[in-house]
Amino acid sequence: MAGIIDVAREAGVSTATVSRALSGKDYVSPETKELVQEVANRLGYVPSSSAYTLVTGRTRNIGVVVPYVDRWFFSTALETIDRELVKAGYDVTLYNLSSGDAHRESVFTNSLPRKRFDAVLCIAVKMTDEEMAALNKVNKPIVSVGGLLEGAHCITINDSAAGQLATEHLLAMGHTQIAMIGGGSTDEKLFSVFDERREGYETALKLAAIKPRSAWYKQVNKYAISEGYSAAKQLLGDPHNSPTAIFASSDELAVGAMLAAKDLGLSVPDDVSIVGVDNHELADFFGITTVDQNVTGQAELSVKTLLKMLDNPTEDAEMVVDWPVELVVRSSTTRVRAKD
Amino acid sequence: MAGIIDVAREAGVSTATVSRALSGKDYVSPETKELVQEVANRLGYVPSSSAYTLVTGRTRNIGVVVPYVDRWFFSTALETIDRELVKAGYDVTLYNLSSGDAHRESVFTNSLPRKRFDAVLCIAVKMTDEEMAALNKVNKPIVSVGGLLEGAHCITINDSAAGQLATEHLLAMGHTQIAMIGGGSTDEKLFSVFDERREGYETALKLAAIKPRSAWYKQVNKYAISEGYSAAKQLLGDPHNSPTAIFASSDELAVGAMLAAKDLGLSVPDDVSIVGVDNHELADFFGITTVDQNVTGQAELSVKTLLKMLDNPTEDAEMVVDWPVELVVRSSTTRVRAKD
DNA sequence: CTGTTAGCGCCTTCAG
DNA sequence: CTGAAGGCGCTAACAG
Repeated sequence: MAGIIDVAREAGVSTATVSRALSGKDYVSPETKELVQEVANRLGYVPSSSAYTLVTGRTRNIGVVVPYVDRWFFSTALETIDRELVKAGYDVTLYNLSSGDAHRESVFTNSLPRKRFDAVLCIAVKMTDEEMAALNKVNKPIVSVGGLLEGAHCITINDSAAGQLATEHLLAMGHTQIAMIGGGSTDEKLFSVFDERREGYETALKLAAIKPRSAWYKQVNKYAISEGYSAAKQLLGDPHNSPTAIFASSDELAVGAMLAAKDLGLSVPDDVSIVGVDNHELADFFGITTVDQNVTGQAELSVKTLLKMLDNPTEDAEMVVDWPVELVVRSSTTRVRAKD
Repeated sequence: MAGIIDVAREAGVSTATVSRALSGKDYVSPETKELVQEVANRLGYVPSSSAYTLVTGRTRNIGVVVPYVDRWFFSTALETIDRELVKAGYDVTLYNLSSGDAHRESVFTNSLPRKRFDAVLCIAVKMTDEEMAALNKVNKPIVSVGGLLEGAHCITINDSAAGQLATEHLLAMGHTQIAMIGGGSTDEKLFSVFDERREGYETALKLAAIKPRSAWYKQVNKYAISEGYSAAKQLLGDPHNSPTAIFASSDELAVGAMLAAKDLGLSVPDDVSIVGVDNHELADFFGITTVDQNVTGQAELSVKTLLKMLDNPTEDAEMVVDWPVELVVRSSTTRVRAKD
């Protein structure tokens, strides 16, 4: 556990010189610089981050807040966020809100304000006003990806537009009997992307002069294949009113829908067209047409934004980035077949 | 940003008293204690963790090292590890090794030793001897889950036994023509669980006096449905030597195999039995017989172990926990059908 | 270009 | 039961 004093003594210089030589922030003669580096290296000197933080106020640490880590959107985003931040020399402290309300509160009142980080990055966490206030009190940059957060820089897709795009694709293929699989917004931790995607779906229908049928909206509890499967079975098994197309508000739901169709002996896309949202790995495998939201790209941008704010604390424009979505057409959608 | 001095002044006591009143570690009269707490509360005082760390040496922070976060095993483990650690009052700093070798090295030489954590928890990371040495030098507790790490407390399943169990189930159902889908250990970051599961598979076959055929071992690059799919197609499409059962070394591979069988018009389990490993959510949905490794349970135990070491730094028994696996029989396996 | 000095905010003996 | 004082390891002026 060699400290800066050991290095200084061993190199025959002062601690200040060691500090300068190692940080490179000030002029030191090339020879002493090299000498100091050699000695520090030999002694295995690693500066104490707490001492550094105490005196500079900087932590080289970013707090990342997530509602869950074991779900697709979050683990995907976290993967690239952590990687990019590590590349930039920052550590990442992970605050997982899934431990329940009591601990959630303690995260906001204790852990977060402990001056343990230089900035906060939220992955689709919906926060109460008090929580935002607690965060703002520490006066550090806040960036949100996957959801709008008042007072923060945000990167997010327009979920309504995504829903509309998916539905319009189906309409353009001649479909008029289009069902949707989405969900209710029961989870308070999350943004109501389900609702917004549904809004887009209904907008598209209305623009095509089609009245949305409430029976064709199937509500599920989570983004899981199993949920999509049972919802689609309901929809497609109906003897009188089965749709010719399904808009699933996530690719995992779409996969479930596709499996349900197959199990019913229906062919995708000939008997039923299916479109999802996300561009999940599975959508590629199953050939599902989807609305790509490029989570990795969003995550990268969120880190870039954060780093820029850290370098330029002055300009704090209230920036909201509307990340573009893109339709990826694969083999799960086709023109509606001619009537029998 | 109220500091301890503000609280002291406002309460009319010394900073030492504030410290004692708030930490509860020393005797303070009930009245002053209450007064101090009230004042601290009112002023929104939160102790600076860097100052605390500097003087005590404790960080209340655990370093968690992972090779990836967006893969099933890791995100599942991380989910519960983070949750449990947060519950216990610790922060979690995430070190993702997927950023490439250069950054990997910097993690071990810079980030980790910075006295930034009280202990390290590794999720199935395979480390070089130098890396372990670097970690051990800081002399903090190290726990590993999902892999054996010399010098660390480990929680892991016996992968060989898991492979053997799966294969024996198939053998007990009368199968003799059993193929396996696994992989090569190309990924240096990971433990070679593939190899060990294969070992168990071959052991089981040998015990049943069956000679493993090399053509029946299909190698894949990763635990993905798509990989399992193409491997199984190869196996089952063979006109001369198709197996009656497949042991897939992960549930995701098993799902792929099941879909491949269906696409070939084969019925599972009547034409081919399939067994996986993990007890992944999808295995339940697809009715796949599997070897449950209970990742959540392993993760919980790893945290419990870590916390115990933190409380009792003295007893450092070299403990390796062999986490038990369990066969979960579902509908993807059955007795081999009578010969035509 | 380099050394000296004064804290960063807190905990912890040591006296009272 | 409480206050005063020292120091954790480092950086940032300020002199030289």
